[in-house]
Amino acid sequence: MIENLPKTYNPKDFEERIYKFWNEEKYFEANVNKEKEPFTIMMPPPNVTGNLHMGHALNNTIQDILIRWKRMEGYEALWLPGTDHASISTEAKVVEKLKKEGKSKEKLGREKFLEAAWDWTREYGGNINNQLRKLGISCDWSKERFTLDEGLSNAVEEVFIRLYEKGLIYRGDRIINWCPNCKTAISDAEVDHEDSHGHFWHIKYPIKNSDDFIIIATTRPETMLGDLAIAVHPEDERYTNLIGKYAILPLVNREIPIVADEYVDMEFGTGAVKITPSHDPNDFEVGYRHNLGQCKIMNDDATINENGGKYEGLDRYEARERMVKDLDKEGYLLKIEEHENSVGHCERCKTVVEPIISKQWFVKMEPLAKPALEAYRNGELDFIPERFGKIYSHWLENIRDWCISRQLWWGHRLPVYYCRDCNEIMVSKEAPEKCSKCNSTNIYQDEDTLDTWFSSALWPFSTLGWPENTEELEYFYPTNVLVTGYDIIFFWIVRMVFSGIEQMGEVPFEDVFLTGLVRDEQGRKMSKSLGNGIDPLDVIDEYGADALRFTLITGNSPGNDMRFYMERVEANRNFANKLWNATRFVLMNLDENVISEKLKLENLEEEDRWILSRMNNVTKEVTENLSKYEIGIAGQKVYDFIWDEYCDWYIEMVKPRLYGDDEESNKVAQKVLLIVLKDILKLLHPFMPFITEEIWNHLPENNKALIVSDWPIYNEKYNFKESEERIIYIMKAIRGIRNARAEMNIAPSRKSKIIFVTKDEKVKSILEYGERYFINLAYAQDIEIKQDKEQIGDDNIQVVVDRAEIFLPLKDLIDFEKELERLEKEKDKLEGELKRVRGKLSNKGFVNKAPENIVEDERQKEAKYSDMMDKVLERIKYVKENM
RNA sequence: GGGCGCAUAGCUCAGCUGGGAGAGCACCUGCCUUACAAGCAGGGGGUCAUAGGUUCGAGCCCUAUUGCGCCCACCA
Repeated sequence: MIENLPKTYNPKDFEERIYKFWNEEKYFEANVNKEKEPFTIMMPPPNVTGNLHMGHALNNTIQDILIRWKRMEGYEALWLPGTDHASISTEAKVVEKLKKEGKSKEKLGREKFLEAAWDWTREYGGNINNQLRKLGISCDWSKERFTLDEGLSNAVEEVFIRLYEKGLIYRGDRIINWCPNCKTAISDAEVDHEDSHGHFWHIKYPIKNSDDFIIIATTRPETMLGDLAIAVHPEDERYTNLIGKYAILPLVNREIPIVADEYVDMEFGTGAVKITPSHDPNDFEVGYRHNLGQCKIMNDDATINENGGKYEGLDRYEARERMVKDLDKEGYLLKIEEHENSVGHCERCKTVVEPIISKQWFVKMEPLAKPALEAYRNGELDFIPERFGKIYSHWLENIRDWCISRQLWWGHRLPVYYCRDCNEIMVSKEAPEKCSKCNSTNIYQDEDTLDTWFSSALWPFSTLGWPENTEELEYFYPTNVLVTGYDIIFFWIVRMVFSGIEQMGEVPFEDVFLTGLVRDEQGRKMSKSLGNGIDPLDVIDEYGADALRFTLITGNSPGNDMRFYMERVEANRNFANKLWNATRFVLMNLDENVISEKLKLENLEEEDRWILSRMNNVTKEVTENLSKYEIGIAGQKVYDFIWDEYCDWYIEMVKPRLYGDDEESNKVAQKVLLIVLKDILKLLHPFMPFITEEIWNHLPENNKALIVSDWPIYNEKYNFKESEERIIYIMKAIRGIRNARAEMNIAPSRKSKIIFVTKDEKVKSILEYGERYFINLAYAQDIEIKQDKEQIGDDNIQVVVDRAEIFLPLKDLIDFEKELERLEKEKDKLEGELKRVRGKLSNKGFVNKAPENIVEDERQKEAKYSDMMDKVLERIKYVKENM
């Protein structure tokens, strides 16, 4: 007897130790190995100064399941971790910290500021990786990368230069989204639009040299300071006579032309639009077409600048208020309407962004988007679930150029240099000594840094050593699957795809698996400001990482949001405890000498064949589910198999053999218990790595760690269909007996004889074989099988099963009222089934058109149910007569 | 304005290619049976949102409707 597991499952006793063991043995490491096929996942790098939240826990669990499974299947499985410098977010945190110390970014200067940022990164960096370790994730820490480390920075510069030289990166004055709080440009993807109640101000612009006027309607009256024209639709008859004339801009008294442009919607507002080229993307286009020039009226902090005349210095909203008042006073304001419109907010700080003209760097998207779109359309790239492919392609079809320069310091500085003398632009990794055009040495570098997503876009190949043509890159790229939240399709996935295709000539991953959001019990997004976030570390601390992992991946499907319930964690902890105790049972009944013996198939008993057959089929199904990314279904199947079939049935069935005198039978049972347990541990390992490894290490003769053991494979040899049928029949009979006894309130201690009546030879043989099960699992003293029920007395409890009747002679305990109640219920059930089956069979369409095997099944059911019905009715009649 | 998702037991959700409605939790009954009370055995509970349609057959496919949620979009 071997037994050295503690009585209760306590994850704290071993999770840390197991993780250390894996790590020290270098099981997580993957290296170029030509004998094996690679399987690669690049971990979405969390923000370097971030903390682990449920979203990380979810998608890292999924990645870990896939990587562990593939590793066991024999792939060279690389899961590469790392962190992202998160420029805008980290910079904001550092600025805030400095502010508390009474310092400011500007006063400190670039160099000192970056020192502070690195200090901050070193202090909090790493945090999240230690937290991830607690989850048990098996990524290759030796290959960890940081988006700002040397290699990746080199890749960033390389890509920038290549794109620039190809003409795909350009510098220009465009309308960008300006965040007045972060004081930087941000990309379209970084703007959140929210509907808000606003106003629609109708303002009268007088026509020059005339008493006439034209009315415009605007939602942002303060921008009229920058108006350079009024546009009307060329076919709008109301205004044709005004085209070419000039209007006088109220408050400012600037003369502005009235132009015709098809952009204007005649139906909307007054049909006349004020054109502010420097503060609206559409107006910018109109201005360009009509050569209007520019008039920028705001500073970086969204106060009005010197072009705003007397409003200079006012905040944009103060200016708005003042101007509306002034317009009203001077009789220009005609009416104010309520108006719903959507307003852009900075994704990070929630400040209302200001569309504003600015000189920035852009990536020209159209040539890059095309192949990215093509890759999806021709199936090189798949989304799970599929529907996200549509979102992906829709975005690419309507893509606009990507603003990549940021007025921040924390990040990759643009490899761009300017000549002060001739304004020549030079793009190179090293600072040029002199201007390539005029030979001047008066050269300076661009102050801006790149959008964080510019570097993360390169993640799948920059992490493998690109632009060097490394062995790793050759072997591990392209990767197999990307696992991340659906909320970063635009930020990241799209950009990785086109970067991969452009630089590597291949899509960076075959599949994109998108997870939903983890919400709280009330379905709210977990967030810091709401304070409703559940810390994964707290959950691990209380219930263990395995329970948390299992909770996150079961009971939901890919791409759908899920609610997080502690009750479910507890349930899964209980499941772990169940497995733990099942192992204890196996070990305490295991003799040393059984371990080395080979399993002889000819010595197997019915339940052995049944459980081996089931194990075999579950293996097949789980593997299939995993290969289709049906991770939750796979997990559920392993759970059900362990709890329902292995624990509740097999272990119970086998007990008499373990305690009995038949030594050979005992040994076989021990052996099968162990074999199935081992396979169970393997199948469950990707889902619950800690407990399975811990148990595995307590099993005898396991010289290889579970994490690197072989994934079980389906084997036709272990398919025992007939045994499965026989055992299932016995289970049904046992359930019938238990049910009847429970409903009749018969105490478990009260055993009885069980009499089966059947004329079916096959059933008879099953029942004879099943005697010990009935004794052990159905409270039988002994069993008897008869052909004819006339031979037995009448005062029995009767149970009807397929092709047999079961009688429990418990004369003194029979309560006819209750018996009748139970029988009536049985009758109702059968009636329902019969009605359904007969309905189908009497339908000519069904009989003629449905597949033959389906029809045959229904026929057999009809025979079975009507036979059972006869017996129940007979019994009801008898009970009624004897009440 | 366009697109997408969801609606199944009291709650939270599974349900793969259309062929007898499932799980966990909660609830009720009986059990401390020497692996496990973090457990065992049994039970109640669903017109699968509504209305049509396709089909021999629909929770699943099609159309429309209602409710909730999300994403995208330059109508000033």
